[in-house]
Amino acid sequence: MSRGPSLIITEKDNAARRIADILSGESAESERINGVNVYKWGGKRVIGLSGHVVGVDFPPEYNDWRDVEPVELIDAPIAKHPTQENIVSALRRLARKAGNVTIATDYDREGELIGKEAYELVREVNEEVPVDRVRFSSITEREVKEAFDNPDGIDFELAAAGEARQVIDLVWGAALTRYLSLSARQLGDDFISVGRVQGPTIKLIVDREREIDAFDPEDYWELFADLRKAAGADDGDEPASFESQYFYLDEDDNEAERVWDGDEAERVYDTLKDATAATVEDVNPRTRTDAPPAPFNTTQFIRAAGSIGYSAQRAMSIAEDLYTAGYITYPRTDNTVYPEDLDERELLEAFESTTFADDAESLLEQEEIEATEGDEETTDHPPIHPTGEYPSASDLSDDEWEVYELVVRRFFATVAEAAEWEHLRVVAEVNGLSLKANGKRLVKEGYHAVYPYFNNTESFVPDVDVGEELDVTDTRLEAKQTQPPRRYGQSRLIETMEEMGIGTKATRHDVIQKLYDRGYIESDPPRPTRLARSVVEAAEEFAELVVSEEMTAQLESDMAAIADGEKEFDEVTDESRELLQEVFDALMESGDELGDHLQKSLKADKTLGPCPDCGEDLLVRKSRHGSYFVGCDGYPDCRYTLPLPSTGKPLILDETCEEHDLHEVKMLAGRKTFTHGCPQCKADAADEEEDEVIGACPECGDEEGGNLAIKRLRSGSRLVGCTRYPDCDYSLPLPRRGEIEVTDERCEEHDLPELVVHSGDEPWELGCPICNYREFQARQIDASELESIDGIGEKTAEKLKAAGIEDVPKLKDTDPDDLASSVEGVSPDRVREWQASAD
DNA sequence: GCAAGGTC
Repeated sequence: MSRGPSLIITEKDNAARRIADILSGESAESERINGVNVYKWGGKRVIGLSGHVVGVDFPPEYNDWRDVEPVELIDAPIAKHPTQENIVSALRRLARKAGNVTIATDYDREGELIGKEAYELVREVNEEVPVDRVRFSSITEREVKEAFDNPDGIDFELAAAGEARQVIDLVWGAALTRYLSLSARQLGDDFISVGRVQGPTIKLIVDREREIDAFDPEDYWELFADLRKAAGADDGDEPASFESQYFYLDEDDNEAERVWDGDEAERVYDTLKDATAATVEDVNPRTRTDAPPAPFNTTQFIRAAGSIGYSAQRAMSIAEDLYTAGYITYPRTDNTVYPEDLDERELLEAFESTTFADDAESLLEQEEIEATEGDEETTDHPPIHPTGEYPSASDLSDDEWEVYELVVRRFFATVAEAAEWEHLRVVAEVNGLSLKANGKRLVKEGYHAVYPYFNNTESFVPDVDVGEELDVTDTRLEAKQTQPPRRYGQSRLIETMEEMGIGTKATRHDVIQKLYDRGYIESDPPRPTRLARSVVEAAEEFAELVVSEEMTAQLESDMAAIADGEKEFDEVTDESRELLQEVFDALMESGDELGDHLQKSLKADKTLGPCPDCGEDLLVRKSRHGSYFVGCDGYPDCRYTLPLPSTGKPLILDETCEEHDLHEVKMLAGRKTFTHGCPQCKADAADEEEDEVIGACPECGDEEGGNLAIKRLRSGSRLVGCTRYPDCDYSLPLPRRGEIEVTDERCEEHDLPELVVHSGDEPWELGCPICNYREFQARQIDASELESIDGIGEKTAEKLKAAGIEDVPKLKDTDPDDLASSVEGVSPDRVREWQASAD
């Protein structure tokens, strides 16, 4: 019997392509089966999956939430079904003809499970074919070849550990989510979810908020004195003056700066204030080595990107794009140790002819190039680093470039030398009181030279000698209050989740996004809604485990036991089901209380305050068109409404309007976020504001005599509109904020006054509102896609993009002759036509 | 319409 071709299965397309290149010596060709890439050469085929291509779920008869009691899900059957049909059928087609199959999924637990899933799909269509498994830590020639020379078998126990996790997550998550949603009558889009990872994450945020609520600020005082080297002792360029702070020894003999008693603070201040001289008592210089940071894992990458202004979600999305384009390595990794195969010197050399040339060369001049290492070393992917494939600046958007540069510079930092700081601590005495100053100076820049993202501000303290007399030039007494703990920011939250062992490198940022989508958190840094508090309270009462990190810890140890053959899959999942059954026994005994509480919280999250017409609650509601407005809970008996701005998602603030007793509203819209304030005040103000006529309406001025006026709408927005509205709906946008001044200058073309906006410090000229709107539209076109230009269709746009012309501004900046010569079927004249229509 | 884990 003749053997069929060898089939290699990887976890993703990218890995398939690289492995094919390595094993074929770059001779592999790609073809598409069912829209899936397959790489082939000789008698070999490589196909990449897309992670899990099958998923676990209950049978369809369990789909209706109202038909099935949630408790029934605990013992409901669970089956796997394909979730990526095209990949599954491509795999089946290849597997039928295969003479042998090699599983080459990622070298971790989930990879083992994905491999086993592929194995089962293969077995469905081919009972005979031998299947083996290869494991490698990074896709390099040496590792891959070595792995394929020494194939192993699938570790079915490790895969079973992963399956136990799938089952437990599904059963707990689905049963409890449905129970909460049904009890609060929240079906459809607004269901109430809980799960093994969401639960503890919400609790983390809620617990912090509880601490903040319970916080009782305390008054304290701090005292400062400016000291100066005595006249004439000025040395060179350095200032001779520096700030020092009062301190004393507390009961435990520790240095303390905070004075808790107001009278005491006054006494110290009086003594300091009258003093003219201080005597240096102690001078303590110290050198500190500041080691370069470890290589990037996902969490630390997100944190660094966060410090330059990217949300976790955005940072990961950009990293994903950079990875797919081949510029950086796989962005989902826990690993903080570069693999042995990585030749740091070679990678540095790849940057010698780039923007980073100076930094790369200075690093290459070091005698030894040795990378830092973090604590975590894993077998699936290397830490995030640049691949050495260099993008030209025009290949990347500004944001992508900024993130790419961060990854490059982090790699540089990990092979750079340590920095050195010189600390200088000076203690001086004034009339029996102690003052101290801590100076620090960066004496050796080290890795900071190539990695400018860390704060390295110096604080200056001059050289002084013990016994030296210093002038006291100024003294200050500052009244302060202790601050509540700070809310978790997104990156801090992800770091804490990592410490707690919940979620994975690939899911933590998604979980946070999910909490926003489900109405558990709002704003940034995230704060919990009432709903989140109620869900945590309910869980604490009935299902402690689902909001506790213990659930994951227990699961991890059970999974380890399954993987080691100490426990069976059934044993672990059965135990978990029993535990969940106990939770349900208690839940069902508690009656309607839980649902009522959840419903109250849901309403409280939307409540603004009393309706002026009927006294019921005014609520933020969503119209059928998706816009937000304020409506009365007494509807349909009471039809009172107020409009809200059309941009953004409303966030109800703690502050209330004194006049109307309504909460103020903030509109969340990314960079365009603004505070709207009390919607009643806004509406009243608009009603009172007189429209200001500025000229004839270009639409109906001649025929009907309509005029253009500056108007304020009840939603708070402002526009130039026709006085004949609604018969004529001609309008031009105006900024929401600031005073608008109507000047005497008039636009000749449109016979309208030039407008000036006064907001903030600098007034700015808006000009003629029609001209302003035209310019705005032109900018919109600039930023839009190529297809928006007449004469450019989908195919032409694709060709242009392949030639590096991605958007309209780039098209406008290109020389027509150059472009025509590099794109087939395009003449210089055609390019000029496009450019003209883009203007 | 559930979870969490892969990947895009």
